[in-house]
Amino acid sequence: MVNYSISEENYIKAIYHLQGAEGMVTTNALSAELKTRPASVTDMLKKLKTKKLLNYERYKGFRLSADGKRVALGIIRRHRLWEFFLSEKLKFSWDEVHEVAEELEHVTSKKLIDKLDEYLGFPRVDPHGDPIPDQQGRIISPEQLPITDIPLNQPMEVSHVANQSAEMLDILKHHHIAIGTKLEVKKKFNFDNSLEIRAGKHTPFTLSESVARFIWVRKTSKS
Amino acid sequence: MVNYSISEENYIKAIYHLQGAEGMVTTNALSAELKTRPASVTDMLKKLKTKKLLNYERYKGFRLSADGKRVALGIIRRHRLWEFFLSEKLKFSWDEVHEVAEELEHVTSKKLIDKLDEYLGFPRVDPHGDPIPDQQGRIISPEQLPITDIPLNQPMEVSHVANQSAEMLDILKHHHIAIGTKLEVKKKFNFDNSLEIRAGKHTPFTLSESVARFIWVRKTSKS
DNA sequence: AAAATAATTTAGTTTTGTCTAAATTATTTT
DNA sequence: AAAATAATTTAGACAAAACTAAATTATTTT
Repeated sequence: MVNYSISEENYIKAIYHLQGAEGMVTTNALSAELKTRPASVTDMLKKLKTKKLLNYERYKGFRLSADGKRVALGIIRRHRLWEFFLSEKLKFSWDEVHEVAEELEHVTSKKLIDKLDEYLGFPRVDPHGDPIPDQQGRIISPEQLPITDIPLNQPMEVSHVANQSAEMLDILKHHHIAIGTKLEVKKKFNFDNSLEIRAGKHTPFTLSESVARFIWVRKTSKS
Repeated sequence: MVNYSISEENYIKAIYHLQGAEGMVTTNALSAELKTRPASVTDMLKKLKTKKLLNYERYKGFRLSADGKRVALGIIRRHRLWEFFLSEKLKFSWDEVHEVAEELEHVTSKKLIDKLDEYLGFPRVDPHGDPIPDQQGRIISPEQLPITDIPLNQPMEVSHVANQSAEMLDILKHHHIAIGTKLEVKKKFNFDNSLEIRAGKHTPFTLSESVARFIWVRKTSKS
């Protein structure tokens, strides 16, 4: 098991997040994501290519190799386990965990991470609802979709929020929405695609499409 | 609150450990401690001097300034809290905690450390019996001394072991000695300064001076 | 107190990861 | 399909933290 520098790890993680199921990642996109100049990105791409973590041809874009993906999932596992720890055990609020986990994720002792996993009870998802890869890098992700895309009056639960800004957190707190909150969409307004939501026993409220599209749900286990 | 690089932190911590109550630290001693060439050490000393963490004049030796000590105590606080966490919560064995804590100590979020401290119940000493500085960098260290230096038949408890090698751990396990173990020195053999020890209700046993001098005790709170 | 030895510093390189400016390749517009 | 624009890479430089070899200062021996 080779070790990678903090910088290399940050590149690998960023590439993983940028590349979807298919399609190439571009130098400029990665440059923007990392807030690093494109020229510097090119240098690191060459390095990661020689380490066989990347399929890369100049001027053509790139994607992680199988090895690269494996490394990325290891980093993401560490990140999300620490987020869970910070939230669950140290009572950090939702929007504070990411920044600290960015540092903790680079401590690479495998034993540390596996013992932490055990201590936390092998959690499946982090505080944002993102799945935590297991030792083998496997991700179990239940089918989920944004509330803009679900049928009316179907009992769902919030599984994931795809925007972790303080502003979003503020809105969610105001409406008592958190991971696991049970809710139904009562009405869709075609004028602006806003939604009327009923969450738990609270008074129904309206969400704009620009907010709603970040809130993902899955079928509720027990309604 | 300024931040320091991992390298700078490692230098500061090493200097803190080398400098006693008084006397100068030498370039060569620090070079040996850090396994870094003396020339490299000189470079860093100049840097730490300009940052006012060090009282240093070339060819004369050096000590931490008041600021330097404050920084050192912060690093040691982080290190020992993580050691406590690894041992107490993740069930790492005594001799495994140091290496992992060496990495975790460089994560500098103050909020993380203070919340961790609270979560752990504000422990006073780490798994080796070394005191943990509080938020203000204060150390409460009860008077303790090696068992080679205590009177006979005085009930004491193990407070600290000044050697964390696997070999030492082996000996201690064999005799059922751990931090907190109650013991008395029953006899001193002047021939080789070996000691006869009775620990708890076990059969008394003999320790050589070379082992005994690493085992530190304090007066037992409730005998 | 001079010579020998040891400790420390200086000078000049190296590696990693970043940068700017210029050159090259790809894409879009007219 | 040129020309213009955008994206990407190359070339050269820099800062941090390490190194080796040589020079300097301090200490110990004789």
